Amino acid sequence: MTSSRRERILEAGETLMSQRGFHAVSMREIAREAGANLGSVTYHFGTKENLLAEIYARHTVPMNRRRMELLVEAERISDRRERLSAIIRAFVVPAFSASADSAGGGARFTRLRAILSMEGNETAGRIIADAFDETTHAFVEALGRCLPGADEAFITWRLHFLLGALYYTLVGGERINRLTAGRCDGNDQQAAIEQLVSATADSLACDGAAGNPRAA
Amino acid sequence: MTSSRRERILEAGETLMSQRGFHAVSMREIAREAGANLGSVTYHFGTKENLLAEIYARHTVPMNRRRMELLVEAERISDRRERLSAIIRAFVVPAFSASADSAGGGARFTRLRAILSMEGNETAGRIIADAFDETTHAFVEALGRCLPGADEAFITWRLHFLLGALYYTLVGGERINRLTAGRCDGNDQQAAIEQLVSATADSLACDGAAGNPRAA
DNA sequence: GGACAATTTGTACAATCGTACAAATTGTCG
DNA sequence: CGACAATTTGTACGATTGTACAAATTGTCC
Repeated sequence: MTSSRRERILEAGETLMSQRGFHAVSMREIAREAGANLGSVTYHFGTKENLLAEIYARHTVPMNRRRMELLVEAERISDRRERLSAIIRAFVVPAFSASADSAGGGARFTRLRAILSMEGNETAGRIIADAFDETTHAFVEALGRCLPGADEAFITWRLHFLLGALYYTLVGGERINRLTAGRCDGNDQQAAIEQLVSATADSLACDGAAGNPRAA
Repeated sequence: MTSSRRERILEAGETLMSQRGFHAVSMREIAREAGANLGSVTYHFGTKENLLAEIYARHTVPMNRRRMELLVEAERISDRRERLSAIIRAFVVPAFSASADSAGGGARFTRLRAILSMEGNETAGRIIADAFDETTHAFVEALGRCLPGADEAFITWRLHFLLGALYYTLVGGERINRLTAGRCDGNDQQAAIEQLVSATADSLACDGAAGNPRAA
């Protein structure tokens, strides 16, 4: 195995940073979690920023590819309402999918993106803008073909809200448990996906909408 | 003036932490930003955690009061669709209102809540759960009276998404500018409020909704 | 097996962290 | 003014941080 140590360090860094952010996790903690020596971490990655960059690098490409695959599939659906939901699902599912399936997405990486975008991490911000903006545009256009008459700004805002809701759900799932007194599981990813998809589909498709230009 | 120094330290801490989170900001940085000595910070607040707790403390009560005031006003509206929007607005507006108007809410404090909830900060989490869950429940119930037939879980999920979208918009407004190539200003708070309110109202009220139990 | 590269280990460094505290200063009240 | 409390200042402490590097170990190819 080519450097399983290196892989374990990447995973440890991803796990810890996705839970507590960039600054709250130390290199020594990452090393310990990975069962490696501190020196090995700097040997493989040089700096902490660099480690973060490599964590991002191995996820962005597979995750965007998965998204685009699902988007292409979704666009083949003729019924507009069904297609709308499928497109949104194509956006959401890769962000949740179990971390087991290769490095393509996964809830852990999405949680990392959430935290670092909130912390205003520069390294992460640069990578994300480069890697995801293009894909996001493809989704805006696909949604536009589903919703004739809706302008780009309207769709972009709602897709932006979807990402925010997705981030928050992934990070603060226990809040749902608390608020519903346990009648609802915020950490049930399947349920979260369904709720996110249906809520976004409704917000985009509702005809009597106040914010929907088609109603004007 | 009773200890304007103390006040300036609170403000400096709030400003810096709302931009970069808890761990990325040092006590010395806060002191410098406030034009105070490091010793003064520990004199007034003891520990860093304590400073954070006091930042929260002076905001939660006025902000919740403002929310409840606006909620009571909103509930007087008879037209259901109008009332729905007004209730959502009562939830959103205090989170955005300029930091100038006393300590009641303000975008800066909301951004702080966003970052710390993502970082999983314990101090913040405890305070937030204590201070906001009750108010959130009041909103869920008010929305329930607007939407007969919709169950509590449905409403709670969508209100949860609203909070996530709100957080993300407050933190990453420039993303909207980037994605719309400047045709839309993500930092225009008035526009953001309108978009948040209309999107949430649509997601809650849409009758043909896939996730809406009333459609079943 | 021996030579050379890749990797791991252990340790050290300067910098910065949160906190503590004595001394100096400022404010307050009789 | 004088006494006492409140606040500010300056400095020091031990701990932890990210990074660097020489020595030891492991792997690889001839």
